[in-house]
Amino acid sequence: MKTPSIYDTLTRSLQPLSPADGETFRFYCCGPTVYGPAHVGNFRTFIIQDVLRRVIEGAGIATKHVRNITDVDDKTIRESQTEGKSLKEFTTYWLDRFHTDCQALNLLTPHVEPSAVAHIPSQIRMIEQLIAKGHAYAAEDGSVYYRVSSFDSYGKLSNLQGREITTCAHGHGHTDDEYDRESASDFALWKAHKPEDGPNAWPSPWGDGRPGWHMECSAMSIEYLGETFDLHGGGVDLIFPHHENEIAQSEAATGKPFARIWFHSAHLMVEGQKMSKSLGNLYTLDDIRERGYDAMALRYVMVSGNYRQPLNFTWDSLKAGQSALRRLRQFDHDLMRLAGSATGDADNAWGPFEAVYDALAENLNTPDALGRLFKAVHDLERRLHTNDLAPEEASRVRAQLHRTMDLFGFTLESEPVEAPEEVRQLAQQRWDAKTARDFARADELRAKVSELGWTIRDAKDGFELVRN
RNA sequence: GGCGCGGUAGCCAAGUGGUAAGGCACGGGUCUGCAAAACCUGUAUUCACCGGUUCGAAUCCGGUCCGCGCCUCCA
Repeated sequence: MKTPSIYDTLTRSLQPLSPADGETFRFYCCGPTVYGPAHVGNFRTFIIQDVLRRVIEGAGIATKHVRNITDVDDKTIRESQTEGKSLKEFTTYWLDRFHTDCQALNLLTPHVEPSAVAHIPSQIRMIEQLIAKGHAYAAEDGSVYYRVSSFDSYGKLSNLQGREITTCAHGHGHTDDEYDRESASDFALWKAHKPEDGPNAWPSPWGDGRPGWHMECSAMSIEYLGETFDLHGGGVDLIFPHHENEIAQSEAATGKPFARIWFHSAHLMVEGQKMSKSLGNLYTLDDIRERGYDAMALRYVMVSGNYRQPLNFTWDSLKAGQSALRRLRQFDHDLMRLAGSATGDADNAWGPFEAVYDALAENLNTPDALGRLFKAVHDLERRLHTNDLAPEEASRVRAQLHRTMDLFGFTLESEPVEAPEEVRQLAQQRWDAKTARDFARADELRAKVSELGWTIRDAKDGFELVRN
């Protein structure tokens, strides 16, 4: 089986996804800030990371997947106070909501999901190491900053030279605490307590305060994966400054290389525009369900484009995804019927879907993989309909199909979408008219249901409702 | 200005030197009270534009036009 590979932002080349320790592929993904519902853009990143993990595991490699929860930062602190809730109460609510969404999207649960606020002591220890080695300094107000000039290779990930960073740092509202910095490009490791933080402060050797944003990922990834691990991922926007800063902090503290491979996924656009609150296009999973689509359709959309290119999310693309998925479900259903009680060899091969795995293994080429999947499905459908497929083979192919679906994270059971009561009543009336052979009345009712956005599908002994 | 990603059928999208995958949508057919679903089948002489290299280019080289992202806390 082909060894999977991935494009590495640091070396700008394809790198094999093989574990450095020869056993477990250890990787870290920057997780959500739990201050509101995650939107489709966040999910693009998490779904792509999920497929990456599934491909590595599909290659027979064990993984250790760590994804943090950012539950202490400017936004969580501000919003919790606005709502008059404790930070804990506030972030717990949104974390639960995030987990519910992840489940609906069939995202594998990370092996460790560390909370930033629960790891403040290890962050403090790391800051102390950096100060001791001359890479950080405490300012008069009790904040601690990283001394960027002390780390020679700063900028190696984002391709920025130190000079450009400082000269480009203009037009962004400088806050008061920046006057305490030796250099404008130095960033905060520890932020001294401010009145607007309310009760959210933790003791440290430099006084009460809270960790800077970048610190949690360095401290927690090293704690759970070791000083050097296999891969670190996130959205492209995190390349600079977040991941650049993580490298600077971690490598300065340990003296060892941090992550071996850097994996970044491109952003999601919505209807051709950047997502933003002001445009009102920060869609959530609930928005998608309200429009009658299930979570799997969103997953399909996310893998229909290459992860390194911006993907344009549209309602049309969601509809297309839902239809494509329906076809796969139908194929699975047909195989099941043909297989009956027959059992084929449940070997661990990909069978007719080997090419699908190969496409995914080569830099996670999901669109190519989908093309190969449907090509194989089409061939098998033809054989199935010309009685050229024995039940034993159908059974075996079905098992192989399911293994292949697992690579994408697709579940073939559709999430039922309940039609409104009014629609269901009309549909029932049409069924009654039909069985009474009053076809004029039946057609009239079908048209009404259609106007309300639903299509009636008749089966032998009943009907079902699907979105138009 | 710097760094990065792109411009392939109505829409989405693969293909990085050998003569355009695949999905959705659409047309035709089988089936069906109708319809839907399902299956079969058809649909780009052409890959933003202009030159060049080559027996051969969507793919390589030079130039032009256009879109998008990042450049200090946004996945």
